[in-house]
Amino acid sequence: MARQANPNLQGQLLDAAVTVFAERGLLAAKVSDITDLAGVSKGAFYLHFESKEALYEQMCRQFIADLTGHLAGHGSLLCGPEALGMHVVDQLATADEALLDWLWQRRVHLQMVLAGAAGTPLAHLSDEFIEAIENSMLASIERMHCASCVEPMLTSQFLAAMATGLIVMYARKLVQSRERPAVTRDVHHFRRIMMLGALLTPDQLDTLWTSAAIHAVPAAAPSAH
Amino acid sequence: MARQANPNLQGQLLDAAVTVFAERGLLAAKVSDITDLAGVSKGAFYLHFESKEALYEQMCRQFIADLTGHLAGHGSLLCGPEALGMHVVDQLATADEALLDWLWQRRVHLQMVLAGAAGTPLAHLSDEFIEAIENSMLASIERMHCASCVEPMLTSQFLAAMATGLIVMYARKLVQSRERPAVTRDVHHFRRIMMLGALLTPDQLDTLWTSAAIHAVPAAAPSAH
DNA sequence: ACCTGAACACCGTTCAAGT
DNA sequence: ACCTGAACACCGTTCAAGT
Repeated sequence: MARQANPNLQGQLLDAAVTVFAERGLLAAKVSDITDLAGVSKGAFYLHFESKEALYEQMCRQFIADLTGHLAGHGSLLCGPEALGMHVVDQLATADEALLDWLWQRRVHLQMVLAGAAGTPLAHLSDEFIEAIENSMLASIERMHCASCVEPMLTSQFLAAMATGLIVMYARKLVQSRERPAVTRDVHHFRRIMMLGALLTPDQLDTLWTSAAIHAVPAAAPSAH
Repeated sequence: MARQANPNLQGQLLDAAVTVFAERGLLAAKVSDITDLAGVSKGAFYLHFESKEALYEQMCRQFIADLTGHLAGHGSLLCGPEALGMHVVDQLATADEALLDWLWQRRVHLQMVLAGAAGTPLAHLSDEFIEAIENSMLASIERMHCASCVEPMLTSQFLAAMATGLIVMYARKLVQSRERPAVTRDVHHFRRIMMLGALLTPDQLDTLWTSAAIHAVPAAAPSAH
């Protein structure tokens, strides 16, 4: 039971907990890791928090709520007056860059929610995190569909999954890298693909790029397996 | 220590283990869950396997090796004679569909590797799984770059991350759904985006789709938060 | 009022004892 | 030769005792 609490110590425990949860996930995080880092006894933990699980849940839900708040303000389609006259694809790119910045600044919390709580009743929290992003993407893309910007054959669900998959791949890299990655170029690439695809020039489609051309090229430097 | 072993029982334990690991991840999986499911005592487990971790590692590495084998044969760019004359984007789409089918048929193992081993020395195994896909994508895209199919501004790393992100998002859905999703349509969507982008018609770019058009549309049905 | 640390329960692992 | 289950260690949680 969380009973009386020295709020100072509670703050130290919160800071210690997010670090330990990020490093190890919920199950492998030891209460003694957290209390050692905060400089108190193991028992003191239970003066401040119901349980290890309850603390993890509280911190993840707060993070997801903060994310939802960010997306409401800087969602994948901009809503403010600065967006007027801005190309929708540029709006998407701007919002993606803002989201990645936001995640970078909170990468310890990001690492915590991605490390996850597999095998516990809180396993769904990582899914909720990803769904928060996907839902924001979905809402924006549905608006674009209604405005007839988007090829009608492409479902909003698919486009939202693609954009979210890219963000999540990127988020995994943010957690691993020590210095802030240069996001701008990749966001620009995403913009180009949304507008024109990934291939060289549309007017050459269906004429050149068959496997005969591909396999005539010597194998690329085998940077992969 | 894995000592002598009734190979029959070993098979039962392997079957039980993948089920329990998929359901709970490495840390939350109890050895007694596995042995109960196989109908033996807890101690018998250690006649067959070094430890719970070692078994998890063995099964994940086998799965990743099988995946690598599949990708070598049906990698994101086809290599066989059937590929001659096939458009490269259709090759990518065909290979993606084959990969998703392969993953669907092994979705218990997929779930096991995604459930993960956070906080243990085996935490990197989920990353290795994703990297196996990313490396295969990267190799194919580099070949396409060498054949000058791809817009040169778009790096292979970015395109591989995008394709992999989509596959991983899809893999998460495979694990959750009970009946095999219809993959073909989504693969077709991916194909269209690679070739022409996601927007309605390239010749309307930079003229219509500013936020003024978007925000004039009544808010879409709020299927998201 | 707040904190400590011994004690308890749970589960991974070991091993002496069964068949 | 193979399996069992009691015993041990580790860690989440509790609580009687300190200050």
